[in-house]
Amino acid sequence: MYYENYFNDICGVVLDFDGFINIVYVDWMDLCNEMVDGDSSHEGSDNIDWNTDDEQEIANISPSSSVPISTNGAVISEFGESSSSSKCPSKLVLHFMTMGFPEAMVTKVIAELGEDNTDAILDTLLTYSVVDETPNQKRELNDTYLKSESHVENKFADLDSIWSDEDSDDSFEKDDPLVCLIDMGYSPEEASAAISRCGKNAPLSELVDFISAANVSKEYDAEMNANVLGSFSHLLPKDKKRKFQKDNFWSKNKKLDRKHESKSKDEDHEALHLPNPMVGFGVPREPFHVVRRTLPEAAIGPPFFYYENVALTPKGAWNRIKSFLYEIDPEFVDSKFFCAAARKRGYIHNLPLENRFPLQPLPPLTIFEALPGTKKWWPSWDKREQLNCILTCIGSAQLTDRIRLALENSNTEPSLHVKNHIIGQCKKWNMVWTGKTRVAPLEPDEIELIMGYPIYHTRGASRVERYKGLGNAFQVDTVAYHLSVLKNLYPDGINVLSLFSGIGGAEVALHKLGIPLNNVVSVEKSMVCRNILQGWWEQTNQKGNLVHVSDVQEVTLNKLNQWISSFGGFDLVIGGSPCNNLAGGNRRTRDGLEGEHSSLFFDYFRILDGVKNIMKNKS
DNA sequence: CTAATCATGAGGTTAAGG
DNA sequence: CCTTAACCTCATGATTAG
Repeated sequence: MYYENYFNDICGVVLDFDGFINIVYVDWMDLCNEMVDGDSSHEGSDNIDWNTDDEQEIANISPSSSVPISTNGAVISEFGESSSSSKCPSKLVLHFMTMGFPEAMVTKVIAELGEDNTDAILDTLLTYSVVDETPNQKRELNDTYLKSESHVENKFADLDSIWSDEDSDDSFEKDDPLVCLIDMGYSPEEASAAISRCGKNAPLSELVDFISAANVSKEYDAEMNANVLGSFSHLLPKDKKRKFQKDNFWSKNKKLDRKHESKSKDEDHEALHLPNPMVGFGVPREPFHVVRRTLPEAAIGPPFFYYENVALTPKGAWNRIKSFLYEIDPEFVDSKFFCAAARKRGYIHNLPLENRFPLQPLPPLTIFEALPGTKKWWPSWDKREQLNCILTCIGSAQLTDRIRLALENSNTEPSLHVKNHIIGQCKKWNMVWTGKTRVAPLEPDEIELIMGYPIYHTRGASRVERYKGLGNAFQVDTVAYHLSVLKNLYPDGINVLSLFSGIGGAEVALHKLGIPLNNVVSVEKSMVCRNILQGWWEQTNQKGNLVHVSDVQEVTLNKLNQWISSFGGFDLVIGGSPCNNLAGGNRRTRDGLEGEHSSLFFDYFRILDGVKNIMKNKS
């Protein structure tokens, strides 16, 4: 029914390709939304005081348009600049775009050759790609690598075949721009930011200009805030001070963003669109493969890095993140393809995409399979098959009680009004059926399993802390799928810098993949989470070293240098920075990337950039 | 229009320990 | 009876996307 294509990278590319098909997805959410077109409208029955917020009008219940099948299975990855044509690309164009070819190139080739001979189109595209490709894009991740055992002694030499090795010897010996700028007296943050904005190869003068401009802006803003802060900013608490400086340092861009927001018809970077279905570069169990992409030069390691955050941010946040993380397009994935709960997240990483494999056994995708005990009580009118996103808070026992009362009152089938309200509350609070008239939030143990952790992973922490830690955590199967490509690269184990570790999702994922953890530096503010990770580390008899760091500010260039020289470098820098100020559920302080917590993203970038530069100089 | 969304803080309650 | 810490409940909408 569906084709598979195989890329064998041999400096060029050879590919099997036969035919073109439409991939059909059934969106379970749409299925869920199908409504029984009840004849009984609302027999104004219940004397229940729902007492909660959404007292929505039930009057305008309209039968939802049930369109469960969408034939567009394409995920458009923006490689190269698209031709910014306002029209949607054709299916054929999309098809080739999903294989990683730029839209402009695909359109051009199809225009030249017509739509009929797909083989010829593909050949031509491949030819163009090979011609266009700079030498550093060749990858030799092939069987010879996987099978050879001798490469273990010289890990880094072999890994060079993954990375771009073309420029490792010229531009980063003595004249690392970061070092130069720091030598000139600029702070590492300023230097990193300037390099990020202007490019690694930008002339020093340009970098200095950028910093000067930023500082002018900063001073201007500081002046404007002088009435408030005056010269006392150094007396502010550390956090506030940091936030203040960051806000102003970046205020230029912020203002531009705001401006752009108000006048939405401008030219520049079109908003990153979320793929639908949200399958990133592919998920298991879906006949969908994107096996090739071109990483920007600056993105190429070592180390590998992996950054995560919520997909549904305020506008512009992911563009901003992307602009720091070397312009790599985020991979947006919904974990509903990995487990029984939705979790829409964006991942920016420089990992290879070839030969991913999922953790076994594949976790259940439906509520019934994941929580078999609920099936017995599940009413036919609750059409949910998967859970919503696991959050940090749960529904109250009072809500459970109110729902129980409502169901007990009506000894027959509840009214449509009651049904809809109950389903709405169940979706909102992610509750499941634990009795004929009883819904309840998930237990921490159940969440552990759904999120891919060993059961009782968070045991010992208080209930609230368990919910909080799990609600903030990676979905292990999702992350492990992306990280699986590391297994054959590091048969002797890896060194990991884990930022914002939380309950240790990255560590658990790597361990479940069977990748030995040699040295792990884990940065996590919460002592509860550090204890959970430490407990897991001991229970799983890890042989490596685990270093805890409580504050990301402690991770200085000096520290990084020490670690790197002590165990030879980090192979992976992984972390999801705080989402508090990006998350949709936040009513109070959804301030965007500059928010008090979410601005820690800049520390992720700072540290990643530091590691990259140190590693370059050492190699 | 429907729908989902790694949230936060105030204020009250519970439980343990002196 | 008091303190303290942990826990529980509720109220608090907007921003996205489709």
